[in-house]
Amino acid sequence: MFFYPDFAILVYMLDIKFIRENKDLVQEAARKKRLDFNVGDLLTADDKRLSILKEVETFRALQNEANQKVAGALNSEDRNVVIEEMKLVKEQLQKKEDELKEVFIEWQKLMVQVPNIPDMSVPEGDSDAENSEFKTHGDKTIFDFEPVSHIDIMSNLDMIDLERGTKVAGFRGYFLKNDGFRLSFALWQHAVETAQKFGFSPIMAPSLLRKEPFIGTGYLPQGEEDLYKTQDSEYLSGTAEVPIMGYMMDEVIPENSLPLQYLGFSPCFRREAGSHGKDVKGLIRVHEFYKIEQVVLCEARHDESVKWHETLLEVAESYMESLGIPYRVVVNCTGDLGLGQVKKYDIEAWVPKEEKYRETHSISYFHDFQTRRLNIKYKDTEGKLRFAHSLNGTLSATPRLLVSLVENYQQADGSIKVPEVLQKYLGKDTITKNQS
RNA sequence: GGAGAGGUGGCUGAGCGGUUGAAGGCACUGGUUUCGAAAACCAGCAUACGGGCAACCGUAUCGAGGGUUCAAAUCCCUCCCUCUCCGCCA
Repeated sequence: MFFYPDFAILVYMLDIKFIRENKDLVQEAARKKRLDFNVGDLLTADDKRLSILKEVETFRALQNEANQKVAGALNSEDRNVVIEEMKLVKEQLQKKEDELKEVFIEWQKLMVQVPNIPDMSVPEGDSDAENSEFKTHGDKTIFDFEPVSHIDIMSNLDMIDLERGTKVAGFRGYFLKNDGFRLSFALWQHAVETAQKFGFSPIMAPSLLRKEPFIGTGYLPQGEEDLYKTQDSEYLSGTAEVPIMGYMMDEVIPENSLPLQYLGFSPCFRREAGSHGKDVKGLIRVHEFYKIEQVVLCEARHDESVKWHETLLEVAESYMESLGIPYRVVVNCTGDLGLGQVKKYDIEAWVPKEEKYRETHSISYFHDFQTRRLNIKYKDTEGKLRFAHSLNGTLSATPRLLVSLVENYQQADGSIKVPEVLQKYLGKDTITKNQS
């Protein structure tokens, strides 16, 4: 348990013992993740911390011993002798404690930068350009006409209003109307039903959150730039992963209740601070959207994490398959992993107009990186308290998913065929003009 | 927005300067009892770091930070959080 001064809360990190025993592994992780981090600096700081701590503890032991004497002293003379002695000790102790504090702050600064170790199976690379495709599903849609963009299709069918979106909400603003609205709800409904078959319980989660769950999940302090902040110092979350993980924060999960499978639904807010020139048109990249997110807490075993990681992918794939959207799955390379991520899969959906696969899902696991910081524990079979493992992954992010959906299902006359699984929600098999 | 109350171990809840890592209860573990179980009774039971082969020893932790003191869960200051009442509001 450590004090992180900038945020004034307690933060857990990768275990220092583990780092000491596996310094090469950690250094290698930093290199693979393309992070500028030197384990040697941390270990030097840790040696210093431990040696000063030892001195401080010796003084404190002396002081505690004297306390017993004072308390048990029969006459005030004996008492005064000890008290006078302790006054001298106090001065020395004070000095050492100041030293310790200084070293400790330096140590903490380095500790929060320690990356989690990527899995062996993660390919090495600098950026998302080197993510490795390992699976495709569905053939890229073939049209006997020139396909148009989702913007044209949806504007034409009065499903979207981007001009007024910008007028009212500013850059990247949008309105979803009529069947645009209905299609979104249909996607959500279908997502909930899909996940239910896999045992997930749905939760509507808040997005306006205190900083603690952001620090715990790893979005702060590193990602401050990407978050909206209110005048009351709360932040708007960019994914339900944050509130759902916060849900169990500082708790001990009752015995025999793992794994916990949540399906979080929430509005999501992202500043997109580093991507001003990217995807400036349409629904691919917006500041405000909705997402249904899978979150799992499981026993602290690598094989459990791996098993659940594959399951989250399976759930997302079965969702995409049922929608009939062509997609591929990539393993994200080391340089594209977050500080805490061990491994990540992205699902990318085919976008005909762009003739590109675009990311719609992101599914990752963290081992105990997040639960350590969030202080989420459970009792294992030996009765020992352990940090759980955590995972999360997209199930349905709208409106981004609409882009691929409407473009793949567009028809020559400008109408959109409704995927079979969604027809019951829309009450029709085709979206046409003037039916909105 | 106004006025109060409070933050102590896995949970509940006492303590309000020194013998308190912290009473009591619950939960949990072991034992006695029982054909078995429940109940009852007895015992054990916090976490982290450091040292030791080990029994064990040292240090820290009573929301956070700072201060007073030889000594702080206990006194003072600042901050954070929670609850209750009033007002406003979906």
